Amino acid sequence: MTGRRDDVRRALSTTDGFRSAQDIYADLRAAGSRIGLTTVYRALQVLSDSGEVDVLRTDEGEAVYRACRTDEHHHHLVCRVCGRTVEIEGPAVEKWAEAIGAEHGFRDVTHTVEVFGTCSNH
Amino acid sequence: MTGRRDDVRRALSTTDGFRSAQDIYADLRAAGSRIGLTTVYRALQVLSDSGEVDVLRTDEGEAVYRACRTDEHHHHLVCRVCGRTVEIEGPAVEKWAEAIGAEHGFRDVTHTVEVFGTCSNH
DNA sequence: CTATATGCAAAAAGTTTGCATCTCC
DNA sequence: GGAGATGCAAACTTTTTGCATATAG
Repeated sequence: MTGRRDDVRRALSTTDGFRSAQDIYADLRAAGSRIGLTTVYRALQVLSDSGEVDVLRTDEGEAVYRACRTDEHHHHLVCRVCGRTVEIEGPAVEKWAEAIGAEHGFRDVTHTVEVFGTCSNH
Repeated sequence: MTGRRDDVRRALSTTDGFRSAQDIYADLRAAGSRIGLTTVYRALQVLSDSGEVDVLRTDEGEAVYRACRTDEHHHHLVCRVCGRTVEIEGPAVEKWAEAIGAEHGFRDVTHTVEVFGTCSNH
């Protein structure tokens, strides 16, 4: 029965970009699944808690999810047209954030970085 | 009557951190204003369109606003305890984002960067 | 049989819209 | 009087919760 979790995981894996819970729900239903929207949300919550998927917020406030290839801390370069995503690393940014924080007397510094652009297919 | 817009601007200016529309509404009402929540939202929309205030989303999906001192592109270092905010610049990050985008064939690259930490008062 | 997972419907929370009223010119 | 601003209530969207049912072990 926990196959539902796998359904969600699979739906996420089949695409390259970030998808919203509603997108995933629509896809699964379109594919014939009888899954409920609630279950999609619950699965996404579990998956993101366990670090299996990454979550971020669109400017419209919608949460979007993506299956990540690595557990490491990393950032994303997202195509604003098709949602295609490239996982990127930026040692320079990590250091910069740390330094900026320290400079202003902040401790336990964390950061969020997202890069958007229009990819070569558009 | 457009004094309402100024009320909102003023409510934003009196604090150092990011505030939500609901916070601002509560503050103004507490201060005796008869302003409506709708008007707060409308004022914030106008102010952010004109670039007078900065908007970002919390992890919970709530929009938070802040009066910025400069029109220039910049980022924020936010205290996760008290909300105190420092405007920061990072030429290194700007260049890095551009370079990363170009490297993967992305055009019109933009980015969002937010740094969080615990400030020296905590 | 018992604990967990699921789905539906309803509830929350944040934001936007419809619309009648009010204000300034 | 007319254009734009305002406030209330209702609509909308996304996400969460309550609850009864179904499933696995």
